[in-house]
Amino acid sequence: MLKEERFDYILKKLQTDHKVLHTELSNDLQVSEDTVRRDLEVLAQNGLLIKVRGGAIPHSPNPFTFNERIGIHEDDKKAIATKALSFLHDGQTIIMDGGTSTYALVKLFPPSLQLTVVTPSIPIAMQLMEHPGVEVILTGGRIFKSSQVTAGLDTIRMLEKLRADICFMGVCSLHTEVGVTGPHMEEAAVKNVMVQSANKVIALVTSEKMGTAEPYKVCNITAMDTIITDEAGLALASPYRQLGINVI
Amino acid sequence: MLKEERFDYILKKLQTDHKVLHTELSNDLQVSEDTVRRDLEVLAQNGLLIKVRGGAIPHSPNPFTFNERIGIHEDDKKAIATKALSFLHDGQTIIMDGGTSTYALVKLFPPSLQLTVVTPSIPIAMQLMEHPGVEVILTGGRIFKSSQVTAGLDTIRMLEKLRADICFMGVCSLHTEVGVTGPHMEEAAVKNVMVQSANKVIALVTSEKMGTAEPYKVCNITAMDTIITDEAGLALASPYRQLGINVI
DNA sequence: CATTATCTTGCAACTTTCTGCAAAAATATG
DNA sequence: CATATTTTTGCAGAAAGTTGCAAGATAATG
Repeated sequence: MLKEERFDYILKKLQTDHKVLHTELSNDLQVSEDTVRRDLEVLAQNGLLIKVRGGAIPHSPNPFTFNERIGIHEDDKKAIATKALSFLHDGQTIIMDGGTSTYALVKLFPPSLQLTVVTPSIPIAMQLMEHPGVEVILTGGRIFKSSQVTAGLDTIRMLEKLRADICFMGVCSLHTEVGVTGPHMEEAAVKNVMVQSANKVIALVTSEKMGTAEPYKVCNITAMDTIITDEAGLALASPYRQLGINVI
Repeated sequence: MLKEERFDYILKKLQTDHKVLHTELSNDLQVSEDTVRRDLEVLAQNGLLIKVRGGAIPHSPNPFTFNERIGIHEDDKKAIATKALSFLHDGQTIIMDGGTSTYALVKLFPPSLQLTVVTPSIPIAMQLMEHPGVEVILTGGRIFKSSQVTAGLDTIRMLEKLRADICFMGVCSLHTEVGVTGPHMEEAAVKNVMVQSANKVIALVTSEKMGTAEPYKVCNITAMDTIITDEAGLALASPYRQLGINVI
């Protein structure tokens, strides 16, 4: 049996059962559980399902009703978010980009913090609605369901009129020469305006995204003032430091 | 049974029952109460619910406002929403005002419906993000935490540029002479623009709000084309019918 | 203030996952 | 066609995660 046939079977079963178990698949496909595990690993990496202990569940469109965000790189992101906290002070106006790193950051906001936060991200807006000291401004526009942010002309227009102290940017891909890039044209355009509307740009990026690139350009790497990452070791960080960027 | 299935069950039960108990869940899921407790711990940490002694309650950022109002008069609102459904057809552009009545309506959208929905309401936007056929456009602006809508100049600007087929309006107070009124100036201003930007205005209003008034005026009563209510009896409805408004 | 129910903590049994490795199968090369 | 190389697969032991239990701490209730 070809590996692709197994993939096919797994995805079909997932669609009908809404879950798959290692034990079941091992039996159905007549391969060891290790092979099943490796298959699920591949499928998960291609975003076709979510691996969980004991098997896998479908990729869900809604992170609030489902739990796919639970546990994924959580420690890395929390470490990054903790470092980012020190840049925040009462009275600032902050642009908070969408993404899981920035989401982790707003979850750590101390209750006493007094800020104005402008964001295109619906999860971030929801999170901050509970925060008594934060004024939340949501940029308008069409909602991109996959990333749960607004984007498009209306979003850009609102950001253009803004003057923020800091922009915290959740970065998809970072490369010394190509700069900051993302997978979607419209979201990249929005990020570009964010960069221009803030006095200071801080990128939040997990180390595995450094040195990679995607189709749509956001801005040059020199537009970043600070890069916060989980692994600020010399090898990864020095190319950016040579460009005058603060890497922590 | 996968842990994630338990999470799913707990969240679903929470949505229908508005509470969950350790003892019940332990029985339903066939695991110890300790495991239930640990599950609730995880869900609480991810902001999906609030742990309380003996179980958990839904996560409500604004317990005294929007979320509290969900559930009261639920049957009435569902009846109103069902009537409203017949006005919807594929391809329309709809303005969906904030409020629990309109929220009840979008929850009833059949999966096959193809619409563009413009809304200032974050709960409505979240609900519609899960709907595959609906394009969601969120109006930008400052978030009013009590009602979970955006309002202000940015919101008005986005709505002004719009031409919608129908505006579904969740009405706070309705009076034959005073017209449509609301408790907040900015939200009233937004509603006013919504009325102007739609070809047809349909008010969703529970009967106890008819004949009442609040400080800020939205528009004249004659701006309404149709009023949908749970109690369309002669006594309540006839004053409006005499003004040429369709009451159902 | 005593009683009862609930919560926390540490622990041991158990299950699942990770890691390195070697055999088998598939593919490439001369 | 024989041989070398890569890929795939299964296995075993170590590591990590999950679960239920029990004892002590804490909170609610009359």
